[in-house]
Amino acid sequence: MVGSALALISAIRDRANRFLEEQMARHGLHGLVTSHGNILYNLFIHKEMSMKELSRVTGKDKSTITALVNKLLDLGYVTRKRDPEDQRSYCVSLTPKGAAMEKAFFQISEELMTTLYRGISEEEQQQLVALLKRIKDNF
Amino acid sequence: MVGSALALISAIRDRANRFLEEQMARHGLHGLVTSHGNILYNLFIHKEMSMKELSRVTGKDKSTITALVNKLLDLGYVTRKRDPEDQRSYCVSLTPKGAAMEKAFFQISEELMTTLYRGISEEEQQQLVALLKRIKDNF
DNA sequence: CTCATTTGGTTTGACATAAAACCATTTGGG
DNA sequence: CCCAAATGGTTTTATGTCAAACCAAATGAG
Repeated sequence: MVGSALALISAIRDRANRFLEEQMARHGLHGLVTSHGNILYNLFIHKEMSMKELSRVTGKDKSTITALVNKLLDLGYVTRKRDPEDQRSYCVSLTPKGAAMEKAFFQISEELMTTLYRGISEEEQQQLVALLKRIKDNF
Repeated sequence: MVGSALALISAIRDRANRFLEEQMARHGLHGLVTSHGNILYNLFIHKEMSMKELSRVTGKDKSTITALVNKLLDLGYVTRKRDPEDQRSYCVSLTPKGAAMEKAFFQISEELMTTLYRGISEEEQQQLVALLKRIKDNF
């Protein structure tokens, strides 16, 4: 139904997501999906974020972020405390257990990039990213 | 967390899916998502298919196909009958109501392609597809 | 011909996802 | 200062998704 580019894009995303889930399981992060990984990844970078900020950077609905963060809380990867300046808001941050995953995460990311770009030259990679950017901006 | 290519791929797919859902709603196909559209699209082409075949061509789990086809049944877009040669199996096909959507579907597909490829030359389109194919094969 | 195994599809349970409604808190116009 | 409107986050509901278990039918080895 859609152009072959979009079918390929869908297939790549599905396969990459499955790859990431398998890698996370292999590194001991059972039961996590890429959306959890996305949250953890952003917390590695920003240290602490509000639910609203997590919603914004991940592109997920705030109710979805509630469910995802609750699961990461249950599993002990994150903690949250009220923002002293705004009692409506939380600061979500990593626990020591969550922080300990950073190394594994960047290793997984590296493995993903290696797999993704196998046999693709640096120039072709840049071409691809440039084309995808332009396409993204078309919507 | 992931290479920018994969982040772009995820974003494009999300936006394209939303675009498709909005276009389907605009053409009177309320409540359908791209997975439904994928099934209908394949039925436009193949006229009738088994659940197993629909699972194979869409890449969705057979239990998911059961749920999606049931909804299309409820909405009156498809019908199904037992395969006389294999009582376990169904033939799923379009109703007149479903068949009437073909024109709208190809129009939507056209609009998607026009939007997707706006400002992208024919050569660049071919480059993109070739690169995406190679990447898909890496997983 | 018998029957263990496989197959096509459904059901069950779990989970991610989003939309809408809700609650408590914050904001800022009057 | 008051309070209507907006905001941050949760809850509820619905749905797509998958894995595992299940059932009925088909298959093919013995």
